[in-house]
Amino acid sequence: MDDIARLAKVSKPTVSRALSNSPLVKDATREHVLEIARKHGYAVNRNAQKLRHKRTNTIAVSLDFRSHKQNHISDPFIFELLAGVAEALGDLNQDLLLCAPDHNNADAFQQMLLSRGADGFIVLGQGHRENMLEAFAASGAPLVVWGAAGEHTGYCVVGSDNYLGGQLAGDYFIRKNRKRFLFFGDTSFREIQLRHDGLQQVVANSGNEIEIDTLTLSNFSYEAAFNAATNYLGKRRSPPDAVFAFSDTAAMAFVCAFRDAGIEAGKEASIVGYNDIPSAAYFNPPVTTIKQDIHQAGKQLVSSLMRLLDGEDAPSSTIHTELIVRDT
Amino acid sequence: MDDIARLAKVSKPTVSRALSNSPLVKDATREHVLEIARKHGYAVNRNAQKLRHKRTNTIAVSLDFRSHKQNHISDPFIFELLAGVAEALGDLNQDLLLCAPDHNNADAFQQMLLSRGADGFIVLGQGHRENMLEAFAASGAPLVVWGAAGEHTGYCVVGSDNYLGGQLAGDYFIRKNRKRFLFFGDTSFREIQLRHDGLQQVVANSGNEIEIDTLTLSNFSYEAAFNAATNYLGKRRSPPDAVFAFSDTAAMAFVCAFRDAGIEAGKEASIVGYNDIPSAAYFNPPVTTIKQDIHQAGKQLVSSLMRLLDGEDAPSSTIHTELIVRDT
DNA sequence: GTGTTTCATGAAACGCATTTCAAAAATATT
DNA sequence: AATATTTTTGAAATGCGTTTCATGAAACAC
Repeated sequence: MDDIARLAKVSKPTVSRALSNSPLVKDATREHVLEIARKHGYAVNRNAQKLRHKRTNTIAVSLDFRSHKQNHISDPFIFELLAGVAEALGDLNQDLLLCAPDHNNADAFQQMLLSRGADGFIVLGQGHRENMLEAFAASGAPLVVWGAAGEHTGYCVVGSDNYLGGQLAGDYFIRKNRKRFLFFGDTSFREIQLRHDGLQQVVANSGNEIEIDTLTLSNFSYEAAFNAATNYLGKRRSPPDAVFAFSDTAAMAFVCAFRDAGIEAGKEASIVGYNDIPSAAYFNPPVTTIKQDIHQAGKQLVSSLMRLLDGEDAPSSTIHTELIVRDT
Repeated sequence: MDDIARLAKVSKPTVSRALSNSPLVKDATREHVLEIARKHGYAVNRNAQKLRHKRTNTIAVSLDFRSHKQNHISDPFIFELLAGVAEALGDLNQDLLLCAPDHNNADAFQQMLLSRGADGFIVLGQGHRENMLEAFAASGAPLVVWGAAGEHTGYCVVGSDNYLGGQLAGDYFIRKNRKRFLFFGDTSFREIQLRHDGLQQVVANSGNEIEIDTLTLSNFSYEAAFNAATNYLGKRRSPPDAVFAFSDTAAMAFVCAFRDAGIEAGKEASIVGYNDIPSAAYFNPPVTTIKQDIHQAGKQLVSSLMRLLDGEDAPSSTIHTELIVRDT
């Protein structure tokens, strides 16, 4: 910058002001400085800037790649979410630092803020680490999480309207006059528990005599879901006629397990998935599912975090959630 | 750091050395300093560090979210690649800055390096911007690209062995005694062209009388592929009996288009996809495809870039590529 | 024409850590 | 015990912008 100042025959502060579009500098001077800077391929050093400003304009986005790798990332949903976040951050000229800190190592998160590597965190997928996130947020960290808020959640959560999702699935099954429901998913995750609650509420409200069984599974992959489903169907006398799966991948797996058991999804049984991943639409048969507005999700996550960074309050929120009826 | 120095009753340089594990500091002193730093929740300011070091330990990863959004990211392949890169960078303690600069705006790329926002670039998907990348690399930018190298490519490319992929598909078709080949993809992308060349080479070598037609499509989505396929089948007198599609998504679309035309994939016709995305395996029928070692890809991209950053040479390379035979 | 505002610019300080170079302390050598 | 060597430590300079505060110039008021 000193060089540019010399070349432009002005002082360093003037160059700084010109480059940052400060109104304190005369238009003619600004033009002149900009021209020289451009001609010499000069770019302001971001690190010096960040050091001085104490603001990095960088958001750390945490994605648990490990667990997704384990699942072969069969579920592209989380990546669409990432894409949405990336776009929303880009619109605000914020840099996106992608990191995969240890699930439960709060220190790794703290370190990022303390060392001023980022201004705040967007955590994609809360998993089972509510406690860690709770503590992190309590320490004053600007933090927004994709997931589901509980009664006493002390941080800002943006998520699907899981309870509504459960209700929508329940309504659909009841419209189809189904009686033997199966909830397929691990309710130890709060998102999943809420979907279960929504389903149950609708059932209770319907007055019909409907049972709800639950099938938990250990792993998010297609294979695990298929095995669990097959195993389940083999053991039960009367198979379910309505399955609400925690993901589209799991729903597809159940469709196949049904088929192997001689049950045709969409005829003898209904199946609803979750997320509306692209392949749900072109699976054979196309899978009925709960769709969330991912684009809105990305925008929402980012805008809530920005609010926090500005010292304002950011309440948790849910995004638009709807049932997409297809052939199952 | 001054505060820590005072509290530890040593000087600032000593603290700096202790925290960076320098051998110049006595073990006892280091312990003591570390203890104080830990106790007071002190973390070295990364921005000051980067400023001083002139090395950021940050790699910018460029992903064209726009085009992927347009395609509804039906193809999760690129994200698996991102996951691989993220993991490899994490292992080396490098930060990953995810950015989506304008495809053709070389300035945005330059700016990132000039402003010391990152040490180098990993570009995921070269698309049609070979010229821009060529110029960028020629300007001395440390750059590694996922794609396919051409005759005169002046930058380091890591990619699938596309030519071999084409050969593998061709061999498969010939083994099945297919005669009317269709290459389904846009050969204006170099990766795709290479696959076409590989297929053609095998055909030429076989001595059999085999024709190869090509069906180009404008867009990577399932819908576009399905429409193109349906349209194609409607127009042709004799349908192809072997289709090599540029992606698994497109292959699945063709399976469905075939079905609508009364042709069963795997019986009257063979179809081979590319990438081996998870849903290829559980599509109905499971899709035969060309699989690449993504994990190796991530490692390779990163290690090549690190070599460049160390001033060494980094030749282009291809990763392990194989045929996965399934039902189509 | 003098006094007051307003505007534009620059000198110096600052943000935080690292590095160079010199000095001090500890250890080894004779 | 005195000297030579090695190991540790610290003062000051450095990397690069931004900000504060002061000054000079220009514009306005009377």
